[in-house]
Amino acid sequence: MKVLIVEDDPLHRSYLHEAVSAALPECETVIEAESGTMGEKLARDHRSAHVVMDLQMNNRNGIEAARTIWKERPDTRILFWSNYSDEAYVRGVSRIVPDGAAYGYVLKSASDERLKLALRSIFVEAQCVIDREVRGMQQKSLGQTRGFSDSEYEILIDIALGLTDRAIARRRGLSLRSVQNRLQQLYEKLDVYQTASDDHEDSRFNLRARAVTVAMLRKLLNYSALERAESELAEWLKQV
Amino acid sequence: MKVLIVEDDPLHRSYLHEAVSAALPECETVIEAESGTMGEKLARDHRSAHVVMDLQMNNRNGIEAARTIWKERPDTRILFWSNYSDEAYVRGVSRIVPDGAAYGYVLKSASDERLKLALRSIFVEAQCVIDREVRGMQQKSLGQTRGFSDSEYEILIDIALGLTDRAIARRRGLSLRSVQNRLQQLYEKLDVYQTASDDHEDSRFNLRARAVTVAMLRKLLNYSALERAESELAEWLKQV
DNA sequence: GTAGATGATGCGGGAACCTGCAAGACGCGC
DNA sequence: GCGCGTCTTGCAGGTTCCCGCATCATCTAC
Repeated sequence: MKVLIVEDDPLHRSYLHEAVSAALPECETVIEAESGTMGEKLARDHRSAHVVMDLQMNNRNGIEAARTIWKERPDTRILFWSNYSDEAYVRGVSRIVPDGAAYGYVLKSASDERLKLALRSIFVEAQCVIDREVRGMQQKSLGQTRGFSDSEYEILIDIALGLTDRAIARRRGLSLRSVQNRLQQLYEKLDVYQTASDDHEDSRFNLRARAVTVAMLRKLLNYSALERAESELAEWLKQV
Repeated sequence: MKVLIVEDDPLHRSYLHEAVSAALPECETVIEAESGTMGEKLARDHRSAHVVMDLQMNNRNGIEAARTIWKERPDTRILFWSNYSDEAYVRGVSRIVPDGAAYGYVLKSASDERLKLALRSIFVEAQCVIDREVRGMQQKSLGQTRGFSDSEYEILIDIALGLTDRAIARRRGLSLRSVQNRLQQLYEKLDVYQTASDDHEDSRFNLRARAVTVAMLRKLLNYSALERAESELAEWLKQV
């Protein structure tokens, strides 16, 4: 077995290296990449079937790297190892995992044992292993009660990018009023009205900008999600 | 000498511990805190004069922790050790450092030597040590050519928080038109107009929201800056 | 002192945003 | 079919935002 490690922090990289060696005696070679782009290249060159991937990296985001790797070989097994369980990351990962692929999501705060167990489960048994905390996030996100539907998330991203109502309408193939409807839903769910209609009605928020910030603070959005959305937007702008 | 380490990642914490022991033989005790709040408490209890502080932490941000530590004892020497040289962090740090205090800012990507040298310079010689890259950021920020003045930064934060023009005017003691003037300056500097007035004038951006996102992508703003701004806002809202 | 630069303020208008009301469209269960 | 809920769309209105034009105060340089 050959394992590819993609992680830009040298400390964490060597820690992972040791963990992999310890957990997988059948693994002969461990390759290391220190950025997302490097990871893609090495995965291609070595036809890696087993990857451990950091999510937050400077050069190229782990989600991006995973996406191109999976596009080339969808049966690659990838273990995501991340500091955070932000909804933005969790959602980003589950958007790109191919049908039937084995993958895992383990937090860096997890114990040695948990990490090693996850390594064996995914790489040897081809089982999916999702950290409990992350799992909870998924439930909340996919469940309809307090979570966000895809359409709501979509429009959240659109206003975060700074698009006009009209631009959103064209991009998503909706009428202007529908866009505004979804915005109202979003405002409702994000609870942006709280301090808005106070005693005197002047201490008000700009709902659109406020929604983005609240989403940020609640970790529905984060930097890397913005980055991805921005590049998708640029692509779309080119087409039109 | 006694050194307090505030860092939430166990790997980095133990690495720091070793580096401190190696660089400072005169240091008898090393204390570790795994969160900002914990760091504040330990600094208070032990009257720490020498602190190594991570900036990005889950529980309580390094800047917040440093602020309360410096408020209680302004002659504390703090070495910030961070992954990033985001303008948001650099600006955040230089806003809170007391007059004449010795502090340092070293990136985690720096070499062992650099870190140890910085430790000696700050804790023994009471010199300020700022990483070159960070320094460059400071220059760009304080210099007026491409950088942002304080007033522009202020208004950037205000719209990021989602305040109305009117609310900003009251908060900053300005007229409505002045606020809008500054907004125009900001839009100019952030170059938000680029794709705005394209061929047909409908593929447009909402300048206000777009400005925030562009600032995010350029790392003028980041999560922790938002967090701080949000709590300051909450305080201000209580007063009024 | 005069001229020029910078910044704060007021006014007005056009565009974008937010929302209440109401009419269709679609699917689902009975 | 019929009723119900959800989603979409249009219209109208009030509010907020964006900005050009103009005035005034302050400060600097010559």
